[in-house]
Amino acid sequence: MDHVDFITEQWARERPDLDVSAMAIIGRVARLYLAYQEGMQKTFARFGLNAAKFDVLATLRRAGAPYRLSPGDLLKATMVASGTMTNRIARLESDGLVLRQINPDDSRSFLIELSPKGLALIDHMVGEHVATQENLLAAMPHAERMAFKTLLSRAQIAVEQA
Amino acid sequence: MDHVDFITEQWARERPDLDVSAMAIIGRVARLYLAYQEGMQKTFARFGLNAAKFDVLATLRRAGAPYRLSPGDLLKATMVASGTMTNRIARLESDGLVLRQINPDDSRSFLIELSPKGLALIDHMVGEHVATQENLLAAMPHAERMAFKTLLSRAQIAVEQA
DNA sequence: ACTATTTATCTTGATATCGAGATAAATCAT
DNA sequence: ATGATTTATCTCGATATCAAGATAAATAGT
Repeated sequence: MDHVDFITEQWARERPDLDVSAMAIIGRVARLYLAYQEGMQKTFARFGLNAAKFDVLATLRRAGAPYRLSPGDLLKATMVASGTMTNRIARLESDGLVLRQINPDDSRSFLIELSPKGLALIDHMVGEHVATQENLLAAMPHAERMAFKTLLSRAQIAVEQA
Repeated sequence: MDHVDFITEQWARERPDLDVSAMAIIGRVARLYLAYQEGMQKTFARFGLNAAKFDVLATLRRAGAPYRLSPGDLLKATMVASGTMTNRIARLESDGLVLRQINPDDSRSFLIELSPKGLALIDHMVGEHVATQENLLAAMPHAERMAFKTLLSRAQIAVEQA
């Protein structure tokens, strides 16, 4: 009897006409997501960052040397509004974690590059981050993880067909 | 080869020392959560609400007649900061969807109650909402849904042990 | 070349959130 | 009773986000 069971039972009592079986799944995805976020957030905070800043630094790092992407590339990778990215880059720049350069090939555009400090930080943090993630799943047996991953992929395909 | 595969492959290339198998699961939970949010948001918008307001109205409705809870009760149910709830209630009140009464038993506290308009709205909306949720899962066979729900519960138990 | 369109980014204003501290009532301990 | 503590909610300032519109450069069409 977890929190989602509690909610679906309330609905079953108040609105027995409704089928809340889909809610039982979507609600659990939501709770799980929030629990993961909360767990991961502690790692970010330990290094003075948050999920938003980590996301940008990690995207630059993953892109490979020279760790340099345009704001537009970062936008596509992170799925936020353009003004949000402007703001994130500005703050990372003032933290000294990224450098902003003019793109010599297109002067509408910029290139955002990890600073040496930003590269060192993200390279250290990502190790801690994956350790935190592993810890959040540690109590789940390997076989269950594989099955879970498969069903998550199927659910994603299903939602994209909706 | 979905988006999470793309990210984990980038990490495998750049940081082959890292084990990103947990990331492959947590990343998929995050993507799925965002897809569900996006799908459900359309239903809320159709009725002039957002997820935050819907959440408060639904909590009051689920509580059963007389659809009346204190801000503190709503806080516990929705897991937001206290100032956030103050703000949500104020806006729902100015929308005419809830009424704020003084609690006769404890004058530190208030009772927030669905207005007739708020009750009618949430009672109609929740039907649409569960239909939307069903639609987001429609392409997933019933047997897979059951297995998925079980694994979501196990993952939740695992994260709570971390 | 010149104009129109497209592309890339930034600016601005509105909104939602959080966290810390303020306020005020209820409860507890003596 | 009375002072101290706890409980319930609100206020306020900081931050992050989005959406729409502005700006400016690149590209396409004639």
